[in-house]
Amino acid sequence: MDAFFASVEQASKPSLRGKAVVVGGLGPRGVVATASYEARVFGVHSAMPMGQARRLAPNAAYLVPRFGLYKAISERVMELLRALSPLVEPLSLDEAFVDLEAGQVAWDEQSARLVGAQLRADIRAVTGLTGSVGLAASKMLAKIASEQAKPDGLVVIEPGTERAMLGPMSVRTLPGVGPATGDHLRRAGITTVEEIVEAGEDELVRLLGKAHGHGLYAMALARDDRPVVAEREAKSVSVEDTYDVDIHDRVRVGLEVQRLADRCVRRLRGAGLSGRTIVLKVRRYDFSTLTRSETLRGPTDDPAVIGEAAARLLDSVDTTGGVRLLGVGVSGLADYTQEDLFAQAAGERAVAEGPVEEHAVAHAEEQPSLAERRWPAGHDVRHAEFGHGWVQGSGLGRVTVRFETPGSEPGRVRTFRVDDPALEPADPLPLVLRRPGESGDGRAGPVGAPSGAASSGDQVVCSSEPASLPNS
DNA sequence: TCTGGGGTCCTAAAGCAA
DNA sequence: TCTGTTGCTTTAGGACCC
Repeated sequence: MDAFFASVEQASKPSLRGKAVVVGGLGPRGVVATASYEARVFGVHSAMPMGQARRLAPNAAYLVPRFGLYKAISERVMELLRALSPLVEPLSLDEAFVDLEAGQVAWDEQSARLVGAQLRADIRAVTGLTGSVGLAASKMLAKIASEQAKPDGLVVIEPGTERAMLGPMSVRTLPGVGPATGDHLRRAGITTVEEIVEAGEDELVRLLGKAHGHGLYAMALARDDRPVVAEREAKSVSVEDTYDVDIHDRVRVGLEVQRLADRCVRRLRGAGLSGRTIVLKVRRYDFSTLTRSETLRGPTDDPAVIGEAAARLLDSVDTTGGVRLLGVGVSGLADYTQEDLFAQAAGERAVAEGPVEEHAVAHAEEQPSLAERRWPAGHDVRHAEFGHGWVQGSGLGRVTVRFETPGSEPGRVRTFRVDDPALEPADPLPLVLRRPGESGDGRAGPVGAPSGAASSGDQVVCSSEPASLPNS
């Protein structure tokens, strides 16, 4: 999907169409998740600190991500992909590989083009958004093709043309080459893909180590036979928080670690998993990051056991000077079974405190008073008199709302007190209106979700000849 | 206003067992 | 009994991706 989060926001907010839109964390330490193409013109891009984005594009709209909505839309797109092939490998909410050969929907360039074009039309019809398609004989090449196709395009890399195409491209084009590896190669005088080939495999391994060296050399020769894998099991579950202000108080650090451990356990249990290795992550005031881990005798999903392990790990960390981020994770995962509940020493305490789910419910039921309600920028609201709209901004006891819906003309702005009883949070509206003929099963209908996470599909591999690429 | 959150994979060192 | 080799596991950190 093209500029996915920002595109969703533009589709749901008519007044933002054609405008610079930046989606990301709005706190003092937020970063950009996605910038619309209009915002990219100003130099704003993903992972940039929000402060820098605001300096570059002070007049852009700045919105908080709505993962529930994005996830609902993503699932609709993934459905379209799974109709093409059983082999669909999601990379994120907005990208996936599809093995078209395995789906028997494409066998040559012509048929692949047709499938790709139809898919783009279907994505548009179902979501109202544009997606780009890259078609090639391997995952690496399909990915590169889809990058070239963006925005709103389709690119095919024909077999036999790969080497010539890759040669002059930057090493940074290849998957796995980020800033560090890119620098490393540049210092060795290697900046293009063909220079990797010229350097030779031995030199690559010497520079980058075994796995990376062999892998990168193969990629430079356009050799990539990695299969499209439909279901990948999670290897770890983790949660982390960056704090608006560094935490200095050791007691508070301990409390935050316990909160994170509880959140992590909730996610773990929600996925029906337990794990053996507990990991504590600490980012200090100077951005130095360290992890400490402990492996238990067997997998557990007991909040007391995991909380205590996290607390022990924290004991071994010096936090003087302050802490900017804390995280708790669990790896060495196993399917949750009754046997995993062998409650170890802390079992009784866990029972006394009740299951974590109850903690979660208790939190969810804490209703803030009218005056305490939060109005995150970009979220939907409903006003008793003026109808559906979204939060344009808030502060100083006021909240500014623009009243418009995906199908309306750009709307008017009005300002209210944050405790105005006529104003309440609302669910997102569907981006595409259901046509009269369609049944009410929701398949082409609303994609709104009360809260959630996002995902959508973007890249497409046509591995019509997965393992038969030229060898030299 | 410097630098999110959720992951994956790789490497290297150290301890231990065969 | 001593020594060396090999391989597995645990731990910590780094790079990368979206």
